This record gives sequence, structure tokens and C-alpha cells, in this order.
Amino acid sequence: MQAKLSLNSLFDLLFKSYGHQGWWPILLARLSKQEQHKLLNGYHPGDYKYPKNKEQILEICLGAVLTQNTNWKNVILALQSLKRSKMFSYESILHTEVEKIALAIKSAGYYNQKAQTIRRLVTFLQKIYFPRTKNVETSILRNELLEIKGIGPETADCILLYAFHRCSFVVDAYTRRILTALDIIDVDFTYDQIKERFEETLVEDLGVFQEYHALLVEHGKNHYSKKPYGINDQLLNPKL
DNA sequence: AACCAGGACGTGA
DNA sequence: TCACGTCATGGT
Repeated sequence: MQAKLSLNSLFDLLFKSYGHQGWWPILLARLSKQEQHKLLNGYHPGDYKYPKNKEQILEICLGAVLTQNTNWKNVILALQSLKRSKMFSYESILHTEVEKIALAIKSAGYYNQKAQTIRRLVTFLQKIYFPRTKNVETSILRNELLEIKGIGPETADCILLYAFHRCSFVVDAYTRRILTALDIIDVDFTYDQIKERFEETLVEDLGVFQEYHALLVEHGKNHYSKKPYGINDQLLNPKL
């Protein structure tokens, strides 16, 4: 019987083997030449200064909705399609018919629902998020996002963490599988319970929060995608 | 050719 | 509350 791995030790292990992840990728927004050169497929390892403008905030928000239960490659196709169709802006998304948006994001799947969600999200950004002068508490901002139909906990936390630079931990299917395999959480833990476990343990540091979720996804893709989960995961499961 | 993907929502029990 | 069906394309 071995002692349980702490969440801080788990971070160290993952970071040592995978390094900086450079999330959230910025792929399509206008960039200076030096920035373009720095980006690897939109990833910007070690640079936490993104998003640098409203256009990049929009790209992250769109990506967060589009990637719901969807392969990132399909999301890229949808983002590129939006750009080609001149729909990659707050104004055009608000003024284009939803059917037309849906068609443009077809490759990302669930396109009818996601087109509606994107409309509602962009409406929120324009009418409430950007105009607001006083700094709002993260938990309140989170609740506002959750009120938007089509935005659930993971999408809200992705937007908070990567687009709005709030320390809100993102929990996804990989996170649950990995922590379950490591016996850190019980299988019946809720989303909020898992999120809380991270937030009460980690230092409140944006870089750590951003890297940690990205690292879990990277490791999850490698070892927790196919059942039985965690087989051949010698990094986290030395007993194998 | 199944199975999976960086989920969320509506429904009935 | 909660298990279960639905939404849907493209990659492997």
C-alpha cells in the first residue's frame, strides 16, 4: 500500500514530463510578425500574456464552446471556416443569422446548439462583460456564465481561466479519470467537489492553474482515452 | 467500422 | 437528485 499522491506532487510529475503546454492556443487572431514566429500551432509555452486583445478573447470563447465533447482538430476547422466567412468578430456573430453560423461551424458537431450558445455568449460579452466598469468577483462572474444556456461548468471555467485570467480550476473527463485511477477522489465526486479539491490545495497562481488543466488533458490523451483507463501509465502508476 | 472527442441539456422516475 | 437519451462531425 502506497501513500496517496498529493495534487501538488501530481503537478510536479506532469510538469517534469511534459513541460509548458502553452494553453489556450491562439490560432487565428491577428498577430504581429514576432508573435506569429513564436506560436507553435497557436500554443505559446511559457507565455501567459495571452489573450492580448478582444479578438483573442473571442477566439478562446468560441473555442471553448466549439470543443465541447469534440476533437480539437474539428474545432480548428470550424474556427477557420468562421474566419473565411467573415464571421470571426463580435459584430458579425451578433448580426448573422444563426442558421448561417451553424453552417459555418458544422465540422465541430452539435452545430445547431453551438451556434445558439455562441450567440448568447457573445451577447453576454458585449452587453455585460465588457461594458462593466467595476471588477466583479470570480464566483459571480462564473454564475453569470452558467446562466447562459449551453455554457456548463467546464466551459465556464475554461473561459474564466484562459480568456478572463481568473483562477478557476477546470475539471474535465480526463481529470476525473486520472484522479479516480490515482485514488485521489471517489468515483461519485461531483464537478464542484473535484474543483474544490484543487482550489483548496493549490497556490492561487494563474500559471499553475492554466498549466495543470492542460497537463491533465495531455496526459489524459496519452493514457486515459481508451478503456481500461490508465493501463500503461507508468508515470502515475509505478506499480504496473 | 466502431469508437472517441478538451460537454450540456431535457426528460422521466 | 440522477441515470439516460439526444445533439453530430471528423479522426483513428
